[in-house]
Amino acid sequence: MFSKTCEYAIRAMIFIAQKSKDGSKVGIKEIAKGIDSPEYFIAKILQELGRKGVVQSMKGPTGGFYLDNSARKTSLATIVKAVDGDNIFSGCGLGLKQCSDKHPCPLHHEFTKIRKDITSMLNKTRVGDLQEELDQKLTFLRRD
Amino acid sequence: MFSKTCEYAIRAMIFIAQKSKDGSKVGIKEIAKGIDSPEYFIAKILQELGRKGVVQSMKGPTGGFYLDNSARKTSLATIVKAVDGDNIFSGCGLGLKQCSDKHPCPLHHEFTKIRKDITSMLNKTRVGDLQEELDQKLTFLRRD
DNA sequence: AAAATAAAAGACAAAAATATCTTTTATAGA
DNA sequence: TCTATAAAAGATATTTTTGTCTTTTATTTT
Repeated sequence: MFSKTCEYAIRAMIFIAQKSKDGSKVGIKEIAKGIDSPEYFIAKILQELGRKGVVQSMKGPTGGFYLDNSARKTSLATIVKAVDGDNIFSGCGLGLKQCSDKHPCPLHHEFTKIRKDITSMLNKTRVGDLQEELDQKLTFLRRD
Repeated sequence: MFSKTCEYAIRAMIFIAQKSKDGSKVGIKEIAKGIDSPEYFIAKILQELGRKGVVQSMKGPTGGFYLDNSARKTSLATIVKAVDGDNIFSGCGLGLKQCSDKHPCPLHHEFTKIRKDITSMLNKTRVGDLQEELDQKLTFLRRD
């Protein structure tokens, strides 16, 4: 469904939301451990998300990653688009370049419904909400 | 959603269903052209599907690929499983190894519904049905 | 039986995704 | 102002996916 990069990105965003909710910042090592991802790899991903303004960061001592109030309202759709592009939102399920309502691939109609559900789910799910459920231990980002 | 390999596989299966409905067989070159895929690549994929009994083939002159009556009833789920495995049916949306109803990832509940829809769609959609729509020019496998 | 045909099998190549390491830049605190 | 810290940037490495080519095997036709 999502690329590995995108999976890490979403997990990291939720983790950062949790760790920075009191105004503090969280370092890349703690993030990598917290979401069980390769350290250097998630660093690259967050760098890119930082450039796009999806996550905030500060260099230097006491620096790290955090989410401001606006970033907490980021939808999953925004993250997915930033990382994987919008193939999942609009690409053809069978990989055809030419596929549309007017010129549908054999799976077009079946996919339209599913894609609509996915899009709506990603649009309405926000990082802050997922973080709250995580806080309440209703959901988990790792084994322990 | 699917790997490129899987997209080609589904497209090829529908194409073969169409071209072999009168009992004839279709060669790999015609398939590759018909679904706009790399010839040697789709050959490999069909080889594998052949081994698994999803598609039928014959070597030698007048040989080629075809679908018997039972193969026409193959669901997309069968093809997807044969090619991509069952990650799409059961894997965690965020890539966690440990993710279940009891120990859900932050997206688990949202994904459960979507995955259910995808699974049911893939299970009930059969190659033969898609081929009929293609025959009626209600859907297309290529531009022209 | 020999020749021609077409898929199967095996080896190889290129591209993309994933992962790692090193150097540079910004910031805080001594 | 100097040092330590942590992210940014850039370069490199590995793995997986995708794509290609060559040789072998099975089958039909002559």
